[in-house]
Amino acid sequence: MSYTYEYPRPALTVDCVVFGLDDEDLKVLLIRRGVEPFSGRWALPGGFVRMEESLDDAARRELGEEAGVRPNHLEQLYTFGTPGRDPRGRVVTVAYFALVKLSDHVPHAATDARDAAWFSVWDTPKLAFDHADVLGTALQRLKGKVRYQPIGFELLPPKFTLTQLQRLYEIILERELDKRNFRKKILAMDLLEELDEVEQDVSHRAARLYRFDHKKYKQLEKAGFNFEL
Amino acid sequence: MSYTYEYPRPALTVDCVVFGLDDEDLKVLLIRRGVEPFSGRWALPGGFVRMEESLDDAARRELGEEAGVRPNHLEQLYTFGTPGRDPRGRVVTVAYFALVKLSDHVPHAATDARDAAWFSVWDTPKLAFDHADVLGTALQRLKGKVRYQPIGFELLPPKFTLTQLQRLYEIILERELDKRNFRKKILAMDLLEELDEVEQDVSHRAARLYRFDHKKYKQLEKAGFNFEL
DNA sequence: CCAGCATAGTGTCCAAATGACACGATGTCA
DNA sequence: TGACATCGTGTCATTTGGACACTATGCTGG
Repeated sequence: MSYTYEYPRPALTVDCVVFGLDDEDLKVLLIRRGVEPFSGRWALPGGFVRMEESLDDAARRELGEEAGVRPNHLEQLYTFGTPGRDPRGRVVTVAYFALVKLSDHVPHAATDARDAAWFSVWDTPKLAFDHADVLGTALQRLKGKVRYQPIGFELLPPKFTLTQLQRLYEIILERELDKRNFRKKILAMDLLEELDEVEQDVSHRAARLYRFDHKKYKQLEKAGFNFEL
Repeated sequence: MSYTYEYPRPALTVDCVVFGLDDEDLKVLLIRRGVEPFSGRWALPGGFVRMEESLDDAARRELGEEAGVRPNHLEQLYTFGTPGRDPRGRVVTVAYFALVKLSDHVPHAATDARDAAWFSVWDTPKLAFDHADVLGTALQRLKGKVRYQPIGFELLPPKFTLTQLQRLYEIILERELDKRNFRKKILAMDLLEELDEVEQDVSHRAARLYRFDHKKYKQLEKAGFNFEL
């Protein structure tokens, strides 16, 4: 089977930058390539867009197929199309940016015999194609966005402590925050539901657990409320 | 001549949302289509990406060819790829977002016999394809971005009055601003060069002219300064 | 030439938000 | 039961944001 067109067309792919959060740092999901070009190199999960699927669908499909991941949050990042970015010829890629709860993907068993692994975003191996640029762009976006939209919660388990939440922001923003001021501000938004539970299995005083109230956020958002850390 | 591939490929286009600023409102540049589909309808300027050019280059080329426009500011906006958005088949478009000084394009003579015209963004004719969505997305982006990056100046002539600048923000943000507070804030940034000139040909007291200091901004930006209105 | 006009340009005050800062409380473990 | 690790909490000083009104200037028309 082959397809013929009157004018040449670039190939179209999607690539996904999937972030997850560890106790200590921000991770990105990479796949080891099994074929040329860049065989053996680590790369972002991704693949060709099919004719009948939307770009978002393509990103979700590839994430499922290549890495067994279903992101909570998925958004389009940027489209990379410099000629020469793929040695096989003109390939334009629509990059996506996804957040997952790492706890949901701990086993991260390589789904179809492919190597998939989480790497610290500050210390990745050399990446295939222009994926280092893509990752850089995604990091910038995450840093910029996390302060104005409550997407950070997509990286935490449903129930979390305020200390965990603060650590999240410290890791992403790469600076320390004051504990009291942080709590004051985040609690003042009235978007966290205080639970009657505390964390388990810690060898010191256990912290209270909270849950992010998505419903309340949606309401407040409509009413003109702006999340801002 | 024809081109054959093993798998089907979407066609790839760029479309540009070009904004210009009038005394009274924000304008967008539209082109009247001369061919099917949507012949006779107004649409965003755009066209097919060539194999040897980058996406940015394609956007600039199309703007020059179709509308005789050279934007000061051009940035990628979003990629639209829902199947069915173009009746001819699968067409994915990388949308761009551009700002021009309307004064540079007053004659806006349709370049190659095509109709090109500026419309108020609040009152456009019915657009071809999903271009209304694209325009909406661009407007959102402009509104969001103008407060955090000094891109508004790209819409004004090189020398402008503070009142003009304030009007710009009022028009884009769709709300009134306090004159004294606005001036206090914008002057405090120390990014405007006060000129020894006043506006001409007004039938009342003439306002002082200012110029935006791009160099100083770049320096301050490196030093961690954040523009914020 | 002067009266009327349209817009320019300017400062204060109050309220709210920000940011620096330290210690007692609680639960675990040895 | 004492040492430890982390939890959880409030004040104050400073900065920032937003409301608010009048005089100055230059042109115009009678």
